[in-house]
Amino acid sequence: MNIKKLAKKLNLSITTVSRGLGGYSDVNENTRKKIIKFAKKYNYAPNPNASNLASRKTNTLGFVIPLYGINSNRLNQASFFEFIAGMSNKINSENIQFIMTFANTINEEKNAYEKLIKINKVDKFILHNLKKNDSRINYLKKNKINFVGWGRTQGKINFPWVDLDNEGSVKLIMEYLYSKNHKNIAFINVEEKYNFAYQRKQGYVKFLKKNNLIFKKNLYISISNEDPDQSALVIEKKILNNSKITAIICSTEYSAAGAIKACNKLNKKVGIDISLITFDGAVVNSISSPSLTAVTHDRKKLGSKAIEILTTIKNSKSKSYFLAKPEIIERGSVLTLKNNKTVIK
Amino acid sequence: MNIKKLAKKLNLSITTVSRGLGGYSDVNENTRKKIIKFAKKYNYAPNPNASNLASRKTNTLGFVIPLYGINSNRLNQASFFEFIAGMSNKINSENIQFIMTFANTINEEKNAYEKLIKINKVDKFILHNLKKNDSRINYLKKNKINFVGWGRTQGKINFPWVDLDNEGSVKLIMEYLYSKNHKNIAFINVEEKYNFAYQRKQGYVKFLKKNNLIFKKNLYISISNEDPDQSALVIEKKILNNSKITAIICSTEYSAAGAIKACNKLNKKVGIDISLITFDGAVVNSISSPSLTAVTHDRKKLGSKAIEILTTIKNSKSKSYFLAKPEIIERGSVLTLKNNKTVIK
DNA sequence: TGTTTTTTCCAAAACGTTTTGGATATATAT
DNA sequence: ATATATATCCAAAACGTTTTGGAAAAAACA
Repeated sequence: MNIKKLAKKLNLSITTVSRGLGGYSDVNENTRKKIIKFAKKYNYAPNPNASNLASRKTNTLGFVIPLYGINSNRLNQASFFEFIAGMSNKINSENIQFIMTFANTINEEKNAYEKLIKINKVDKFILHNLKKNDSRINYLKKNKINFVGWGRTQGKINFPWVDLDNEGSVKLIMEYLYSKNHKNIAFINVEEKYNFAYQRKQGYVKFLKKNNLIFKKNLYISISNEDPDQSALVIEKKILNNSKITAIICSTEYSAAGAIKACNKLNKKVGIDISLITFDGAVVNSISSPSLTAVTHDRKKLGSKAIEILTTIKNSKSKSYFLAKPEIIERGSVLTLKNNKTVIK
Repeated sequence: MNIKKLAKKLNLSITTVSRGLGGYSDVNENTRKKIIKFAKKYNYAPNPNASNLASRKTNTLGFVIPLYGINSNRLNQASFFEFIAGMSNKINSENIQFIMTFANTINEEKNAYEKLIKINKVDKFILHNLKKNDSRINYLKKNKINFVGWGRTQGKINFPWVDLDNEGSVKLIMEYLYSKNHKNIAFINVEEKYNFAYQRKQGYVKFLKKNNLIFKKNLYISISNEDPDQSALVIEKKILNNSKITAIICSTEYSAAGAIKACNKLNKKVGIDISLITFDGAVVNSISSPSLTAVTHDRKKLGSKAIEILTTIKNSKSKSYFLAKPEIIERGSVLTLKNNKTVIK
């Protein structure tokens, strides 16, 4: 089935069918309805090659996946996979072509974008690994290439994006822990040069401020090393030596693994002597006991929303965004304390 | 730059340039060389949309990713990711279009193939999750659709494939463990309906036979559940209760995770009280302590080889295949035993 | 009423290739 | 020398769309 045959069946010209399907205003609403009805009936979908050729567009989405720095760890690969799985359905149904590239260094990453644009292969991007101030934003805008960020830059955000609710997550965790009567809560974050880490710290700080609590320096650490053993060492020395601390928030799975290790070493039972809550945690959970209470986001939805936004900004230049809703999955690693002296207003 | 401009620069017709680049015999060898030289010089690559349109091919690769059964576990996602990463470069350089679909049930999987073929979207596939006897093989052959299997069927293999060396891996592991003086080695496999699991069992059985050792039923179990907790339970009851066992081979990361959990519960130290060697394990490994000794294959290479084969069978109908080489990565989970009574011939 | 605007449709050109069916020149066979 | 085969090239058609630039009919306006 092609547009010619469909037009014949409808007793209309090829032009009208094309424009009807394209949503142009120069075709009568009833005609359009009939066209759509017939298209469905005869299972017609425009041939993407012909369509792209004629419209001088590539209609190809580029996705450059960073495999350096914080994304070099295999733990992160599953989260990319989830995101891609989320995108896929929409990509297919929208007839979008898809190109993936992998970058092992920041330079490779930069080159990948430039090349794909230069040879006119790609006319839309999903951006990942956003820096606080990301040069790609202006570069793509200048080249008039649509994009959606998976993540945000810092400050005023004037581009479409989807993101985890990093700030909200920590707020949610803090409320949750306070509701369980924890007061001295340590937060093990990663370097704040990653915007998501910065946002998570904001959630922590703002929660304290809002509730007239003070930010204690010795309760917050930022770990740059992805090795659980190294993390364990730091956590042992800087956190677990403080007997006042009753709960720990881990920003990544490997720091959670490190925390478990450190607890084991000091013979502190997770979920009894010390409470632990982690971001994500699907992998740690497979080997840890008790299973860890965790805050998670629906990453598949994040992916599908990204494509949804990407296809709608084609028409309206709206500043769309989507903030995923954090959810706490209760498992066995957070204890409810009994004696409650501090009351949160 | 397009073919018209290039032809003008070469003082040749569009036809000749196209056929020259296409490798047809009706263009003089010197002319062809010149064409290729100019194409490179002017950075010419055929517009894939125009090319596909004219040649009535979609040139699109379908990859249906199963997310049910053994593939539903998050631990497996990283291995898909690696494979895809391996494919990507070649896919891009060969100007192949790429469609991914995800299937949550075996029915969804079947439908995905049929639909992609029916609507003429895809003209080549990478097949995964091969059964001992896989109906997709004949279906695709009948529809004259090129494909390469990631995995094999059982028995005579008359289609192109890439695969892990499952049998060889277990042989390698057994030799390794015996060289460390382990004699009572348990093997935790998955259901043999998956051909890779069957092959792994073959490796185990053949090694024993070759060395005149007997296959002990209580040393071999096959776990159907992908949940580490369930695995842990089975391993605790059926393996760890047997004090003769000094080493465990895990066919998957989640059974390795289960084994770790079970060991923790019984207070057996991995790498000291019990040795553990797993397939892959990179994900679990990044958070486990001690790190797990593992047998691995280069999955990126597997992916790139798959595409390489797929593009060469286009021309020659050769029965190509690629068997990845297994490698043992020594980490901290296998102990060398001292007293050695049995000698392997 | 006649004129202008709006609505609704369409023919034809264009997109950049591949492929078909020769044409021409050269080499080979008779 | 003539007929046939081979090597090398090319013009034109085709692929299935989108878009341009109207045309015709209907509606609105004067």
